[in-house]
Amino acid sequence: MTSFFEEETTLFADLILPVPVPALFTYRVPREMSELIKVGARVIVQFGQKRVITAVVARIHPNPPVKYQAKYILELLDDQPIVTAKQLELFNWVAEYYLCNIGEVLNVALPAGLKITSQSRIQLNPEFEYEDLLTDQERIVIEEIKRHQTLSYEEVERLLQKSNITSIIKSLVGKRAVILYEEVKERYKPKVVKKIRLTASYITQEALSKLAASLEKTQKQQDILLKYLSYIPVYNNPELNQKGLDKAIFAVDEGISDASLNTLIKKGIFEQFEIFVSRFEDIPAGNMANITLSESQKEASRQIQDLLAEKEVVLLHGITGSGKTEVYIELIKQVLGSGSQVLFLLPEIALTTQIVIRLRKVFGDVMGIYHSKFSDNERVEVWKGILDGKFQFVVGVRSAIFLPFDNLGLIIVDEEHETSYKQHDPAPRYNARDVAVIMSYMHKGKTLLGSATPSLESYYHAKSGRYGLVEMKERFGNAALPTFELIDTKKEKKQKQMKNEFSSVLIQHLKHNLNHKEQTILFQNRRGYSPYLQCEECSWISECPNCDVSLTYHMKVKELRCHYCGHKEEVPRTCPNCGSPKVKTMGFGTEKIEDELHLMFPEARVQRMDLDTTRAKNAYQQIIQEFEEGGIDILVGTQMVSKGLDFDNVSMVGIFDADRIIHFPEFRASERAFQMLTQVSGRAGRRADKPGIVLIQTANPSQKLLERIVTNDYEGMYESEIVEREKFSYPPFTRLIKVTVKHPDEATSERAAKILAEKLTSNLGASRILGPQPPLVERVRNQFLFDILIKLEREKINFKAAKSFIQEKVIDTLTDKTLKSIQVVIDVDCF
DNA sequence: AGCACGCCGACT
DNA sequence: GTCGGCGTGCTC
Repeated sequence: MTSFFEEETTLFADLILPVPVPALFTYRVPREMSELIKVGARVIVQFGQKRVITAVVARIHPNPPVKYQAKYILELLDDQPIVTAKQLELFNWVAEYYLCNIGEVLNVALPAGLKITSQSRIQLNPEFEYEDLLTDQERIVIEEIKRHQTLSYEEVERLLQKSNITSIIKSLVGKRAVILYEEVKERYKPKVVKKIRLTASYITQEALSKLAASLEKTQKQQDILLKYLSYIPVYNNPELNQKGLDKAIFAVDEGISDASLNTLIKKGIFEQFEIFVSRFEDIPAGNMANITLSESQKEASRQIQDLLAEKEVVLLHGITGSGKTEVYIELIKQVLGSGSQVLFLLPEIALTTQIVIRLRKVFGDVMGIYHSKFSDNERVEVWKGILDGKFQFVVGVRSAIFLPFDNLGLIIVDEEHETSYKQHDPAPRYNARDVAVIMSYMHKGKTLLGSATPSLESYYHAKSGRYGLVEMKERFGNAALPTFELIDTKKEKKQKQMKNEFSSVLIQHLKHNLNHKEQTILFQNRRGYSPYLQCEECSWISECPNCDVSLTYHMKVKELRCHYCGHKEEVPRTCPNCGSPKVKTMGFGTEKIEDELHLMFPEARVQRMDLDTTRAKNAYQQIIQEFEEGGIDILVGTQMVSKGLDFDNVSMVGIFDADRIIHFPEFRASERAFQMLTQVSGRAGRRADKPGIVLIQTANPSQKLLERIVTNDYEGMYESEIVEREKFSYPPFTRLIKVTVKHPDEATSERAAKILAEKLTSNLGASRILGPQPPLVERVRNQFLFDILIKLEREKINFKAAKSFIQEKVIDTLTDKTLKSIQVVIDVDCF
């Protein structure tokens, strides 16, 4: 027996793998790593036979697994945790609440730059000599390897113009012609700048004059030295010399060649060194600049602070233009001042705009920005910057909720009603607003939700006293609220006053605005030219071959496109069904509006802003900038125009097809319509001297909801909606879980859904289960969908138990041999 | 998710 | 008879 002290316990680590597997995986920690490994650090492991992936340590313990032999951890990537303990707790919570695997959470949490992927490469086996055994294709591959030393799988694919090369490679391995190996590469590359500075021994005045004299004969070099000294007066300021000059900038500005600088470096007069720089330095930074709050802002700020002392969450309901941002800034300053971190969440599209620039001016370098249009490297920089304390304050989108905070004092969720806080497609299907509340709680911090048109859920919680409620009912700087005009398109149509989609009233106002050099925003929540083509003879309609929707006509690119799966096809000249040439565009989208504006007002500068025109990284910002500088008269757009565009010169907003938004077949339609139309209207007339005008085209101007929008009666909308929600057991009175069954065969899909629904009903009761029914779009990407909606009352039901019951039944159904290869998606708190 | 293994159709 | 299609199951 060895004594306790001599015994070296073998350690094991439970790892989170960024892969959708349901459990943690236990690996063995090599001896030499056992002192260094920490919970939250990344390691590299082999997973399966080939794959090498990055995992995060969740637990370290001495218990060897009983049922299998653990593999060794291959490499330790971090000597300090890169994921904090609080994050691990949060990841667990998200996985449990949203019924997904923790690996899936890790996968969205970690920026790609912190993940490592292996790429299989092949190299020649040096002992290989039986070339005559090779097939022709194999010979081609071997010749190519001889030229390039190694090849990746993709390179072999390209070489042979084949998509499935595994068998060829396997055969080559079998013939001992090649060897496979894994090349692991770390993706994050910090940005490095080369700098130069005067070598330390020349810093005294005496040494310097000697040096200058010694360079008499080489005029150019003396010149360079003097130029350097003109930037950095070394003897007055030796610390400045320590920082040095950017080599490339110095060379360009002073017309010095790189070669001559290198000579001086070789001589030992200058020394070259490298620094890592942040990628965010191009946005102008200020320093806690002072802002002055108006009386109502001060009042709101005071109320929020009072309420936050007793409540976990406060809802700030401030009408558009009431100046919520200043209130936020005030609060952020205070929390930062107390030494805690702050996270400010914004919906995706609002983040590229002025608000970020404004915040940056106030908070400068302590503020990090986390956005989906930033590169991996930039995201890794924010992540690391938070870990080492550089960023105390982060402004970011949905996924910023997963950043490595360890001491959050406050999370602000601006525009909290926004649907983009909810992730739909890959798991975790989380809502960042709701996760924010939990995360604040874990950090013993607070959450501030802000909106001009709060979600019914949040307002309900505020009204019932669970959240604090603060209202701001005046526009900042006394800007007047816009005046509204409802235009009856039915009446105009009857009197033949409509010009395609434009009412005479709208045209009149457009003319006026153009003449007076005032800007207009037109809103149509549909992109493309027209949502479908139809044959006038036989009523044929353009449809997607993979999905159950019509194909949208895009005129600019002359294509029919599916907005669900991305399918594209050519526009038919004649009807594919009957051959008639009378194929017409039906309905209208932003592209058609733009087109008609060009025809009606050829001299007007029209710009379209929708998914199609803002795909490129800076396209969105460019359009906004151009609009701000007055280079655009009329901006036509989808939802995108409803956020963050606060410009003085917009005196009119026009809204098309309000009815389509109001009568969307969904229980949240009224709430959504109110929010959307109010937000768009808020873009009009942000000036004190001149109220803007909002024109709404509708076939039914007497609708109650429109009246509430016009009178800015959020309260009225809330009161009438909440009654409906209670009556039909919808949120906030229930929590909704949507289970979607998918299968390429419609009957199989339906049968599986019915079986699953039955199982659920047995325990939960028929009144809580809706469906199965096909969703609005029944078929997507060639899969037939069936939805089962489960309503769980907030008070009566143990949510956790109900969820695990649902999960259990889903797994039952998935493993049912008679229901082969169905897919099931569970969406907790679905929209 | 990725990857291997295994079982059925169309072809050198 | 093989190649290669993708359905099924596993990965510490």
